[in-house]
Amino acid sequence: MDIKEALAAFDTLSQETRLRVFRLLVEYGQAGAPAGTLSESLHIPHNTLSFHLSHMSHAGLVVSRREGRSIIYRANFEFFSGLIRYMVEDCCRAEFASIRNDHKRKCSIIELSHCCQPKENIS
Amino acid sequence: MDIKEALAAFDTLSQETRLRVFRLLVEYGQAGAPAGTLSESLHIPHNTLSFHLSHMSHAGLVVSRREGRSIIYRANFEFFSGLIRYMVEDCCRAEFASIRNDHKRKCSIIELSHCCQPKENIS
DNA sequence: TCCATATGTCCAGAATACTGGAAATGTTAC
DNA sequence: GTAACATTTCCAGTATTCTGGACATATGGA
Repeated sequence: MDIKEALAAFDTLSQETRLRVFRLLVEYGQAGAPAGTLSESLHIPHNTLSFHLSHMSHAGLVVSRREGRSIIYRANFEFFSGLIRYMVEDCCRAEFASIRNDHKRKCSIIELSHCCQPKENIS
Repeated sequence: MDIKEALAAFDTLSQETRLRVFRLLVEYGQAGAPAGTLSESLHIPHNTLSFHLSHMSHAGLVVSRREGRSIIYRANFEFFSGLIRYMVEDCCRAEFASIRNDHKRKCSIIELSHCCQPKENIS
């Protein structure tokens, strides 16, 4: 992920309709959902939605495939986690966020400090 | 962090000048840097910079304090890590990103899967 | 007080983004 | 082939954002 990709990704996520679409797609997971379903669920005219899906797709946050008459969109989690990695590696400081790779478990571990007030909710 | 705050944060980060300012401020760490230094370093006219700093400040990504004639800006790491938490908790799926709090070390641990591989292999 | 410095605010022109009606494309069923 | 369906593309009107010149405000020093 370079700065251009990150800018495009943030641009995609900075628009309410697109963020809502993305969060809805997250719920559909790897299976994804057809454009029409998203359009109905979020009450967005199909052409307006198409414009935003195109934007999201171009930025890399969603991917699509045709399935019969429908076009199925799904969130690109790999890209999204790449964005999170970029934020930690290129936009933060080691005191506040660090990242390391756990090769055995094939994942990245990010440690975010509770810089000022500890968060109370999750155990 | 709610969706409105996240949208404003993404909006701030989606503009090249602002992202460059933010990344520069990250280098200055907790000490921060005066507006003039940022203006010179990045070759941005002071009024244009002021517009963007105001935008960033309003979104919560930077904070400022006056020091003599200068106004010192610094990156708000707490807010930024809050944004990362929001992305993991509200915009991702447990298979790809999970978060837990380590109370003893006062930090959040995020685990990002390397999802290029099939997703089933996470235990 | 008066001046230099540092930064912010006002403003208007230019560029860019968003929206949705209408038409076009692609797909399946009959 | 024709019709119904799913989605995209085209387009133009509207809204929003970005930019930097000109001016305003705030601070510290002589």
